[in-house]
Amino acid sequence: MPLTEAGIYAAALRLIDADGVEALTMRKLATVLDANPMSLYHHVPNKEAVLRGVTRMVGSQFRTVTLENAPWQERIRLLATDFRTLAHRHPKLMAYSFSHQPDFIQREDPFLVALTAILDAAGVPLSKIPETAAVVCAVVTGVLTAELNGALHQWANIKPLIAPTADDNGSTNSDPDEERIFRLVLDTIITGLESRLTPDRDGQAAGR
Amino acid sequence: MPLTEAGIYAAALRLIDADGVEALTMRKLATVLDANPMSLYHHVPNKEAVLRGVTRMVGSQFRTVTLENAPWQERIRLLATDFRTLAHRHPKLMAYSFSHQPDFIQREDPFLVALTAILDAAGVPLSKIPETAAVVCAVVTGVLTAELNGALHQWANIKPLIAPTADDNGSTNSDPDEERIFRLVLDTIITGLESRLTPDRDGQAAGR
DNA sequence: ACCTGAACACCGTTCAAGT
DNA sequence: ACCTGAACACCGTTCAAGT
Repeated sequence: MPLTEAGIYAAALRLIDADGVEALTMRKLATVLDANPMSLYHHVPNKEAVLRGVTRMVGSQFRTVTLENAPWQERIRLLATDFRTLAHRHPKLMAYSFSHQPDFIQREDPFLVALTAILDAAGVPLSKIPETAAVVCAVVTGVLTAELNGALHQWANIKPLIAPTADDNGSTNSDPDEERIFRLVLDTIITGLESRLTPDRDGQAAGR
Repeated sequence: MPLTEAGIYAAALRLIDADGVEALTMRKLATVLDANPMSLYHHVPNKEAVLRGVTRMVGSQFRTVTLENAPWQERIRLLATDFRTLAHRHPKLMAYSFSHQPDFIQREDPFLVALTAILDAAGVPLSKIPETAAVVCAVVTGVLTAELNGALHQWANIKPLIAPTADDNGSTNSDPDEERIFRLVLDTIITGLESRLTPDRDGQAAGR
């Protein structure tokens, strides 16, 4: 099999999935592809480009069903959990991409297209869609980063110093923590967006 | 000046602030400290430990004023913006820490102590404080990560594909975008938390 | 206890040379 | 056009040796 850009990315993804981004090496990548390390440089300018390529490749794989008729809250929830599923399929890569590839989510990406459509359907004025989309992207990638690197788990299991917890019964917390907190974040942000969209009885304008 | 653990961390921080985490090298660190590269290993087990040490050092520097009598919404806003200020003082390090140091925010850290107190004052039941704190930590570090690596700026400036924007008047967006969106995220999450705390007239329990 | 030089096992990438 | 070997300029870390 001849060397191709796509083939290089695919092999890099396998290495990353297995051993993490920091273990990816041009030389290992060449070995896996049965090639000379220097041959790669005829298809790819450097290692950074490999990482960028793998990131865009996975990002463009994202698919989500569009429930045109469901309420926007449900649709955004589904979009976010679909995105979470993708993140869990390639956790090492996604943790890297979220922090190192600022253009990971681009205009044409299915995620952003779907998100834009949902926000529009929700009644977000067109001029506020970019900033609202940014809020959602930041929150979703943020909580996923924390979930993928273990921070979320740690935070959720910290016992507050406040009120030294007199009874420390032996039951340790049950562990599907991460998904619960992911949903909690989602619910919280959705509720927050809701009340920005429905001007409440105090007459506060939507989107102040 | 003799080599010390704290001195090593301080020098490492200067290098990171200047050139980024990926440019930090045990050998450069030694040069800056006027020492032999191998001397460092008598005070620090390895490079990873240096990064951990620098992270904890900066994390413990965090300070915030405690407005006991202000409403919890104001207090959490202040806490978050104080944290943002710290993040901007060492952007390269913090971007790294958020994604690579899951224990960056620990129980004894002033940030978490203050957050716990605020959530308690807000009326969050003690049993729900950890998960609520996790939500806030995830959202704040998430939006800061996106801000520090430029993703937030990109997202906020993407023109939706929807409705091809007939009039593209020359005025480019004015740029204090990041801070505005940071506040927007904060407002959204606070509003979301509020409605979780004040059971609304439909009788939905607080914290379902 | 602390420091150090040499060495090992790696990296990414350039470059001139091959087909 | 594509591949390749040798080489360069780096890494982190071990280890035996020094004081």
